[in-house]
Amino acid sequence: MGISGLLPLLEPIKKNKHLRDYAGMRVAVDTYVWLHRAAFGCAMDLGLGKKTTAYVSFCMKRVALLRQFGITPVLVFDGGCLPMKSHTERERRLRRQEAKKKAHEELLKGDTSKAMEMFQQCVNITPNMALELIKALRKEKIEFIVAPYEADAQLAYLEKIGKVDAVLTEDSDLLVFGCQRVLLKLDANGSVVEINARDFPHVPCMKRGWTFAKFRQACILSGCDYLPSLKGVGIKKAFDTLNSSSSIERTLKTWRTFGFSIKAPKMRDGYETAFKEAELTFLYQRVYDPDKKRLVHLNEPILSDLDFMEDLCKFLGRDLEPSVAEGIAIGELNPYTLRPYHPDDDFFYEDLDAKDDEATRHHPIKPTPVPHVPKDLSASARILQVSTTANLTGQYTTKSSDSTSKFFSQPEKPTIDVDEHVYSSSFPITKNDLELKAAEPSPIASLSRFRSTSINPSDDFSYHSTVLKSKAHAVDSNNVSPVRLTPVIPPRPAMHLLKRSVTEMDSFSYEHVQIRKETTDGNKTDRENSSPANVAVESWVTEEASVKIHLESARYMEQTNPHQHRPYKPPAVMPKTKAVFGSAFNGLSTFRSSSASEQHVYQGGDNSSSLKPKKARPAPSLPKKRLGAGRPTNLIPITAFFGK
DNA sequence: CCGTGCACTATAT
DNA sequence: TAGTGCACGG
Ligand SMILES: [Mn+2]
Repeated sequence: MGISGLLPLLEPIKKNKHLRDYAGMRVAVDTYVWLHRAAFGCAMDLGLGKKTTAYVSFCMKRVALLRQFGITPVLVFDGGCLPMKSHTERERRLRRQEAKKKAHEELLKGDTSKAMEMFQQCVNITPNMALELIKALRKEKIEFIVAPYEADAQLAYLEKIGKVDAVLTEDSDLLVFGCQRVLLKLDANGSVVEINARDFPHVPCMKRGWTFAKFRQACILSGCDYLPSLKGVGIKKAFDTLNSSSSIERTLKTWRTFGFSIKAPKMRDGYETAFKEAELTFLYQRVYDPDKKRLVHLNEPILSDLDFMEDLCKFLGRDLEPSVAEGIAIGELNPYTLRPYHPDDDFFYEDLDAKDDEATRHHPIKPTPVPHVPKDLSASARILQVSTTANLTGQYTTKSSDSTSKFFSQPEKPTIDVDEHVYSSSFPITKNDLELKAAEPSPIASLSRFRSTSINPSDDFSYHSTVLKSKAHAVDSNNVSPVRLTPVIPPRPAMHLLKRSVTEMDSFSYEHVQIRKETTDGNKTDRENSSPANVAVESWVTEEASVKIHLESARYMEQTNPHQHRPYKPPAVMPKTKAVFGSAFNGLSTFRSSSASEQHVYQGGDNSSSLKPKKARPAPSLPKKRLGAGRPTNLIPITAFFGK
């Protein structure tokens, strides 16, 4: 949406420019715009689920265009969606699904061009598509950042802290987020339109006494993504209103109180509150700071606003533990799942809202292609993951290069024990092949959708991340309920230590978490993590089975920031299920002391950011003494071992 | 006349 | 996302 009518309003200050005018500058790019356009070219393939990366080349052409004129591009990707926008997201999703249906109908009729048109209308940019582009960017050593939430705020922040000189987008919202130089309407020749916020005073309707806050309020009043406008209020009335108003609060109060006697827009219930929230969202949405390597607010909250900011995660995005935030930013973690990217994730988040939607809940739509399942199942052991509630009935299909088979999952009792899972008839995995490795509260459980998702109704956590070891790898395609099997650990040659699952459900925090990563070729890396937010110990993952991770110790947070931390409660014991825990997994179900022989000396951090210029980061120190005897009493030794 | 609100369109090769 | 054109109401 953006702010409709804002760009025409700013017409007087728009300047026609060319990319060469920005030679030597760094420009942040709202990459979604490019991806969306690029996807048009291969909409058919995307809609049919064929593998294409045609959209990557369009984007890379644009990258080349910027570089041709001496510009250093920094591509910024959208991250997870803010819960408050999920309504909008769902509407779009439903539209796309309708368009897709029509497209298939047209295809059956034989009207290819009509089908194309419909496919174009349902193009959706998935995190994995973004990842394809990211891979290309890495090869070309182009800088990029994946925003934790909206790219808009991230773009504005990069300009604010001086990482870039201008922002390239098609979205008028960028101005409301406080961008100074916004570049719009780039064409293939390099022509652009610049709108510079310092020219605002030259806009007729912002002549006298306008502050940026006033501008932002006018935009919100006219209707924005976070708050639809009052009936009859558009861009003109919004700006007129602020021109003759001492403060928006007063004006709104007047409208509400005397609305019946004077001609004024009819106020909706809760409009004032919603207005304030919209304001706070434009001001303080969470973004990633590439230097601090953690989430920060777009602007430093002023004291009077802090009062309003409790419990505003819906609008600002919830805080993420630094290493998760970093993982997202550098393209290692999917911003929706907070886990390493995996092809299945696209279906996963497509299904997120379907879960809330009665209509789709009972009419599962999708035949989901499932990744390769090797013929010889014993050949490749994979870790599987189960999320479950009641009623598991569904069909999933697996495809391998030479055969296609269908599998049926069996109805599940509302209350079940994990090791009673049976994955069906012809499916070659029996319950004996599944070994429960660990279960943890879902990182997305706190987004409310999965709150009720649990194996036992009495459990107050979800088994989204219940980890099973199996000899194959499968996905519950309909995923209407519940059981969903996705690989936790996609094998990749690169070694990364990734952390995920920071949930609001965690009742504890750590100040220091020391981790050692050890690979088969004998490399060891230690890293100390000072995490201000919640940390779930059992949530460390590694991408390679051959990498051992030792969580050396952790110290509970002592000082408590009411906005970020909650008072310490002892960590919950692992879920009580009848499941069998793997022997290699002892460290997860209960904390136990690490022995001296398991301690290693720090050899260097492995932090890297795609964003340059890099700042040399002081190597984190791991004082050995802290690990040995005489450690502080609040230091809890932990050993966790992942791997085969 | 002006402004709003809606339906409809384009975005790539 | 944006732009267009058109009907409506003040
Ligand atoms: Mn926007």
